[in-house]
Amino acid sequence: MTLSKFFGDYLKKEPLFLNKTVFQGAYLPETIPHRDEQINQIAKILAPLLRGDKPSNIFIYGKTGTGKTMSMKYVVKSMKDALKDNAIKFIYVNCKLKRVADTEYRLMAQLAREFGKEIPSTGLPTDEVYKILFNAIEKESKPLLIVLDEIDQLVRKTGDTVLYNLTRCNEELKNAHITIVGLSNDMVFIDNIDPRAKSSLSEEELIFPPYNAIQIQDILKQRVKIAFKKNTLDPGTIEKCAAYSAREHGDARRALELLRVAGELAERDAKENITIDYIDKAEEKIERDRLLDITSTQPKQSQCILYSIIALATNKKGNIFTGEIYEHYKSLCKKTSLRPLTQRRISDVLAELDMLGIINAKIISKGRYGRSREVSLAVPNSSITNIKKTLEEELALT
DNA sequence: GTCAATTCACATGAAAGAGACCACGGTCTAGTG
DNA sequence: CTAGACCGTGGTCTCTTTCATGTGAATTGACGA
Repeated sequence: MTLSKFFGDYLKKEPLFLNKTVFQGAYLPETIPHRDEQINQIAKILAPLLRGDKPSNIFIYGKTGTGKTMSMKYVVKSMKDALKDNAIKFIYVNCKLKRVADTEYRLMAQLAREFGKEIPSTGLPTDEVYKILFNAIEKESKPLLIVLDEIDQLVRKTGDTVLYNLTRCNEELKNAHITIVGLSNDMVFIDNIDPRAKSSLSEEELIFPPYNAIQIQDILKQRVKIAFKKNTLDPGTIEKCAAYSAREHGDARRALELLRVAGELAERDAKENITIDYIDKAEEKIERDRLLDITSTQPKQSQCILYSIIALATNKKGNIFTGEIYEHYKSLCKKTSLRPLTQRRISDVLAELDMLGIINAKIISKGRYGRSREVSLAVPNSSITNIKKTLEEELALT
């Protein structure tokens, strides 16, 4: 088959997707199923804003994919619609985004940019940015609603002074006020912050429970209607998709991604519809891509450590401990002319790899024989060789 | 046999340093009229 | 005279080192039955 014929066939073939945008994170559906109660609560709390009064700050907790962001955006959009004149300034910031808002400075800079100020990515003192932001807010003299998504990430990295400063800002503003809505995945984090910031931030608290399988099905059905042609999905696919995600922790985002990838795979195979086994294939592909992506974007040192773990795990049965990894890593460094890091650092890197889900690390005490991390690979056997290969390329090993 | 003390091999925390990046202000240089 | 090049200073940010302190159970050893 010639290439031109292939492309010709490709064009002739009808795509499975009618509208792919419904799978994107920014997509905001008409209605948000199973979140009426939460949305109403948020709306009630924030309603005073419409009259220019200062509502309570809100702290919203819920695991990933429970619709926090979406519900919040929905409320904001509705408020905007009701208002018509831009009497309120809304700002949405995702604190997890690397190099955007994951430090105090960057958050302030990002907020100031929303007011049209040019803030360099570095070089300015933080309190200078504070002043710029403060003046900008004062000059706009509008109520300000800031939604801080993944606020736990920010606080974990930079401490709670950010929140404290932001809330304290309110006391000094004359012509405006700031309302903060914090979205968090982590419930315990709120207990570890400065009590003053805490009481100020969590004047109102909301919890988004995980979706159950039935609810995820509803969400999927709603999107599928728009996304695919009729009868593209075999019976049972939605159910399976929902079941997979509900098994985790009711992550709707994951369910949608699963469905999208399944669709893409089926389309690539020139299939007329999406069968159940494409869900499995999609799950596999997502996981494989995720692992490969993580491993190839890690810093050299982490890669080197991961390579050591893989080498040890394939050579030797049983569990691996920090000390062994460090020894192997040091010898590997000699080969690659990498400057070996201290064991202290290795300890942290192992914890990071654990967080990323590439390895399982458990701290165990071997009694008289010390205390250590017990490490094993969290990667399916089928992917190990693949990962190993990419690591060898990255590290320029033979 | 029992029980507290000891001990190992790290984990975990805090603080501080190195090096990259950048803004700002002042000084120097070269081009212009 | 002025625009741009070129410093020095001071700031953030990431990754790392240094120093200090914490930790949980196997082992040890004293003790009494």
